Amino acid sequence: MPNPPDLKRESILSAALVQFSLYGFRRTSMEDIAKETGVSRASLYSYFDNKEEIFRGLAAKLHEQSLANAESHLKGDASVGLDIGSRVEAALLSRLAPFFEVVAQSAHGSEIYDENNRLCGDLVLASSERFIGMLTTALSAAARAGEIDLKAAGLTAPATAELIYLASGGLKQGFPNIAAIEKKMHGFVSVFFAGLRG
Amino acid sequence: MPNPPDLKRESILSAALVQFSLYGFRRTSMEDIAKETGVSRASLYSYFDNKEEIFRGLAAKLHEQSLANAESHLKGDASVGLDIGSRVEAALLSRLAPFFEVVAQSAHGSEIYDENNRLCGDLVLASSERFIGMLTTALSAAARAGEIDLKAAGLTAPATAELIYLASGGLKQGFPNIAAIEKKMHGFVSVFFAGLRG
DNA sequence: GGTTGACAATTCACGCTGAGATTGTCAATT
DNA sequence: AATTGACAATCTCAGCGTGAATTGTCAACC
Repeated sequence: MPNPPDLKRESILSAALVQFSLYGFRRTSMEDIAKETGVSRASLYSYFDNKEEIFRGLAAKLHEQSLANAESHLKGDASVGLDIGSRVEAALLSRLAPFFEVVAQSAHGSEIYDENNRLCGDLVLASSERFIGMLTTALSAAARAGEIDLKAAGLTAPATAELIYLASGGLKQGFPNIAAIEKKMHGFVSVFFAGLRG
Repeated sequence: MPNPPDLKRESILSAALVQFSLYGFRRTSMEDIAKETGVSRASLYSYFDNKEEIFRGLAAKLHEQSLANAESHLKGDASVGLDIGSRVEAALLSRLAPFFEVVAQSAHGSEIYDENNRLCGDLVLASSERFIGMLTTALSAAARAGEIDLKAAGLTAPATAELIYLASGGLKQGFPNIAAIEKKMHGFVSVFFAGLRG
């Protein structure tokens, strides 16, 4: 294993992101990734078993980033005063960000989307569950603080979190641009959390 | 053209629905549809130009039915006393009904879903727009009646209608059973319309 | 008129082929 | 130890033919 291994891995993943976005998964060869990285194709195999593992590594990285961003938004790091609705809105947009940067942007969006389900179904599921878990925690805290009233709506925190997650996912129908999504997301979150205030 | 043409067309469409659900679009032959209908294959061509037109005819029929149901729910025919939220909830479920009966039920759901987009993209779009239009009308009336307050949420009736339509579409993620959807739909609509009451 | 059997044309699934690209793994190099 | 060029194995894909299934359109028949 190279030293420092993490930096090399990162540069490979960055290069892979560029190439996958340009050509999709199938039409990107290890040669392409190597060239973009600036190393020989052979040395890629010192860091990843094969192309699928590079793809999974990239997906994992993007999931980690978006989850970390979502968590910091939900916890309201260094920004007291944001209500639960605004924090959830920011977290939902963080979660959608990779989707737009990779899928909606690329000319090979649907192929990447399919490959992602095939190769990373487990990662997507785990990431979704963690995200819903974070939402659940934030909603519970807000309920405890009296910011929202879940009982009045006849809902539990996990059920509400799942509801928000699923409904917000519907807003990206038709691959519109990011600005349109942000507007819809804002409207949705505003009304939904108004409804959670009894 | 046969007489009465409508009944024959209807029986062909019913037979096609059975066969498409069982075998998908590609693996269903005109012979299969003819046998299920109880006529010869040749006579199908007296009513439809080809298999694609049968599929489109079936899609159009299902769209018409679900739109008619949705409209009667939204208008609250012969059932005074239902609030706007309950009526919208029923309308949304009407719209999802064909999806569950045809796509989620069938073993060939994803193939049918793809063919539907390929052959009936225009029908789906037109139907969606009509549905959103109906929602818009109902929301406007409710706002005029003072049942909801769109201005307080900073939204217009069309924007709110689109929001409800898109968000509710997200709830069917993962092809769950109809009961789970109904429960989620109820929670979503309850909270959302609570939020629209200022 | 509505319906049907039968016909010709078309499409489809399949196996096979070979040429070229791509992959994964070395031993050799720095 | 990290990197690389080179090698054999593998995969991809377009092309081809074949036969069976399917389609669309008749003229003939209720």
